[in-house]
Amino acid sequence: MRRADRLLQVLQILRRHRRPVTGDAMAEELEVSLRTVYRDINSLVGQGVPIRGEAGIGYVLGEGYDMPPLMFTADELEAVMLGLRWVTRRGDGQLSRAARDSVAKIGAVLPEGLRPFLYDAGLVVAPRDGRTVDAVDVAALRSAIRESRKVSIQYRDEIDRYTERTIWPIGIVYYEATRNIIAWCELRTAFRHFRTDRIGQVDILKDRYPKRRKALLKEWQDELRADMEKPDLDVFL
Amino acid sequence: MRRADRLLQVLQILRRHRRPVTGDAMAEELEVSLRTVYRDINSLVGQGVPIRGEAGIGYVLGEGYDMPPLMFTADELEAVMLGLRWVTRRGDGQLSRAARDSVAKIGAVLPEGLRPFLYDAGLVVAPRDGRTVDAVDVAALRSAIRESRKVSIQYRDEIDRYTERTIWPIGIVYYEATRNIIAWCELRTAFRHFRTDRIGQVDILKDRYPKRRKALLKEWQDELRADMEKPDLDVFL
DNA sequence: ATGCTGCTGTCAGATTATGTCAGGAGGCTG
DNA sequence: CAGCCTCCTGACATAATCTGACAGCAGCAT
Repeated sequence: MRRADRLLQVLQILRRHRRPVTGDAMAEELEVSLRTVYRDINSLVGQGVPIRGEAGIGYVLGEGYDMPPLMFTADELEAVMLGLRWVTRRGDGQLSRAARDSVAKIGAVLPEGLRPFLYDAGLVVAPRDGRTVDAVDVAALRSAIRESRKVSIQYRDEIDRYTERTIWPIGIVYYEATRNIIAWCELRTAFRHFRTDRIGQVDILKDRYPKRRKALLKEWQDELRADMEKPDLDVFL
Repeated sequence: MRRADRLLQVLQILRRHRRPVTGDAMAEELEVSLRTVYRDINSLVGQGVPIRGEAGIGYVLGEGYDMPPLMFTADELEAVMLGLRWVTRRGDGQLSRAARDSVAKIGAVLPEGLRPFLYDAGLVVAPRDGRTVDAVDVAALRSAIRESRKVSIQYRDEIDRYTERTIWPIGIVYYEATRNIIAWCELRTAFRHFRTDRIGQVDILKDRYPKRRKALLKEWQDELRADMEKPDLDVFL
């Protein structure tokens, strides 16, 4: 019973990647020949699924597909739970609470039979031993990021020099032990990372920065990619 | 290409009728034998579609199928996304894919206005530099855990001694760089942790272990707590 | 108890699906 | 423009699967 399974899988793959997916990539994931993928796509289109395929690009699932996604699988519930447990441990207080609330909300919409897969998931996250406590209110920074607001910070250098900067925070990178604010730094006119445990005073300004955050994120990623000279590696996202 | 088409059609039929539909009715509509309908249903259920069939009644699409719209706060969406990104990076291949699928599914049932909070979340997870590749099929171990199955493994000690053990896996602890299987070890008659990168051969046995996994998890946690002599600290969960 | 209905097993033959090879067409990049 | 990637289609032999028929068990409603 492979083909029948595959059709639903193809749908899910297309839903998963928001960018175009090449038939070749799907062929590899489904462990099937490219030709077969073409046949499957053709079959789906024949059933009215809006899949757009463009030469040189790949396939995208059209907007208007109203078929709701299948309920979570056991694997997915484990993934969700493990992820939220990790956030519960590693996130700032507010995020940690949000993670726990999310578990409850997801649990609430699950059919009875699936609930154990979420709540009894055997995947747990080890506690962190050396807990770095950052003095900063990371939750406030997150909301500044969401609202594209400029922020004024006091920052301690690697060699203990203090600077005061106005930055445009666009994201946070979570490392194992530390968190870095990704931001455009007005002082350096360049992207910089700021370790949250080296940030002193934080002042969320009322000003919003003039560029779109999404665009800045893309620029930042492009720069990273260029630095690493691994053009096709997805760097952070 | 009939069967593949039929599966999606069966779904549509079930979605159309709210009341139970008999297999016979479907067989007639699909111009196919009753036996085949049963097979199709079985196939769909195998793919996680919640179809309830009751003798004397007919089939109903379980409540779980239409994922109801999920309402989340911005914080919660950031938590979900960060968590799933972490799993995408750190989980085994299958779990990683499940994490991405989950994002897509949650995104699909989110009210329009909320979607950007999920997809444009600025929280990203740093890639792991020293990538420990475990030879083991962690996905298989996860399913053994879900099904409470005994597993026979070949394990390499800290001092390179090899042992063959039958264990009762009850969970996995995710550390920064490694993953440990939590299990009751028949050889030692005690709970042990097994680093996945030290596990050689894995053999999922057909036998299920006699105790309930949830109970074992609790015992294990109690033991840990006792060891640490921090009675009220939540150790892992 | 009776009549539906779901569910499972088995089997042989018909139907489908698959990979491979070959070739065409369209978008993108340099 | 050339070169590359990608979508797309056709053909064919082989392998895999699907299907219907029949038989039998079990749960639900009346």
